[in-house]
Amino acid sequence: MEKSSPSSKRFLDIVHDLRTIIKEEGAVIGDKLPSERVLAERLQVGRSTVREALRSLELLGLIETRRGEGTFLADYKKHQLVEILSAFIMQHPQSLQHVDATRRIHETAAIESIAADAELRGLPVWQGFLRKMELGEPVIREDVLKELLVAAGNRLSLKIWFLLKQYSRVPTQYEITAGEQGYVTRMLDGLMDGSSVTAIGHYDDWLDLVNAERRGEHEC
Amino acid sequence: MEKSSPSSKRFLDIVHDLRTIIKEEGAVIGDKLPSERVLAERLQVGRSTVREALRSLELLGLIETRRGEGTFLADYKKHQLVEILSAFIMQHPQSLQHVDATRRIHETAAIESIAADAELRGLPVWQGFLRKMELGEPVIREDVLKELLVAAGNRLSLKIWFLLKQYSRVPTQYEITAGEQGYVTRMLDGLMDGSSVTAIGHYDDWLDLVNAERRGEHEC
DNA sequence: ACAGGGAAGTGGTCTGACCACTTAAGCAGA
DNA sequence: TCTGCTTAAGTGGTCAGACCACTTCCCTGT
Repeated sequence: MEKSSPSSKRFLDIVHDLRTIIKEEGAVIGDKLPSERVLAERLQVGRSTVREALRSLELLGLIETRRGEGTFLADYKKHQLVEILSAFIMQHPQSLQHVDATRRIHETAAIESIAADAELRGLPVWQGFLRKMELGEPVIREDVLKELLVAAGNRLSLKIWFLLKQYSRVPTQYEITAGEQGYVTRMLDGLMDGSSVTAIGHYDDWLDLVNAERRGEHEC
Repeated sequence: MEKSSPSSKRFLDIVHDLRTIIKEEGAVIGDKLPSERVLAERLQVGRSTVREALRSLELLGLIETRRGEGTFLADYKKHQLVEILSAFIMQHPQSLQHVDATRRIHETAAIESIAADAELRGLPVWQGFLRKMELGEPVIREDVLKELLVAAGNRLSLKIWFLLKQYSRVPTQYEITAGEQGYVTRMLDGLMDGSSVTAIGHYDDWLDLVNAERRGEHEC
């Protein structure tokens, strides 16, 4: 039971060893790392094992490899990028509430951004949603929100939103109910009028209503 | 220029192919994936290449491998998490501007959140900043912003902010200059008064000034 | 002095061979 | 028949060696 080699995954040890080597040598971003063959000999493992570790680090953006030249230390920041979020989400149960809150932050910012821009608030898509609802055609909550994020034009914000959406407990994948239509309509009207305060106010009311629906159905 | 094989990294293609296979087979979390040898034959590559891709996915938490048993699909959400952000940032040069914009979204949301909460806006830290500036002591821009995010209480937003801050070109790691003090002071005053509009207005002015400083120094 | 070519070094890939481990089928004994 | 053990097959883990493609740089011949 008491294995002397706790990590059954050698390549994970290599990843760790590589980080140690990087630190010991005081390698800076852009510096060249020892070649795969040298690393294999120094760490007393096969070259393929070293490569598995290096490929992992490469996918994380920690290192950069150039055929014929060597392996180089890449922008270290990319690592945190991965680690921070993946370590955070799905960890603390309380964090789900932060996920929802952060998601609303991005949605609100998108509304604000659109309302402030005459060109964006004149987009035909808003009228399209209004007409659809008037005709009684089904409109998915998420579609409206997504169009807001898309129209706002901040692609990073959009990607973060997509990410958060997956973890969110807010049931935005369903249709807009009759009871919500008033809020959504007034939100879009405010948006097209350039009144961000009005739009955001109704957006808040709408989301609160959707959240109330969720809590009402939480037993099934 | 227009190489027909843009990816000089075969193992990255494998990573993509693996995702395709996973989707095609409709594999669910916990399902067993084909063995490395089978994958190698199906994808027409060597087993070591398959392994490099699998090791990367494992480090990302996408898959889980058990010696003697096989490879299993782990929590799928973790993947996107990684991919989205790491693929995005530092890719398109235009994205830096989105990084700054997104950062401001989170800072603004924090201000709004604090101003709306009597307890938060009464925190002694705001008075502390004001006094420091009055006494002529140096105050780092980032410290003020960080306290805003911390006080707002959304830990996810805070982590995202930390992340974005590293990529941001806005020089917030420096001291608040004499010219900025007026904006910061009025921002904090507005914050403590619960007037989010006032606070955000001065925050915007402040950041615009900081950005102007950056642009002014862009040649050196 | 210059330009060309080749050697050395590097990452990229494949092959085949073991090892350690898990599982399950099959066999022997009760 | 049922139980228990042995054994074989399958899997991931690792290694060694061999090529290939590419980059760099030095050396040679003109």
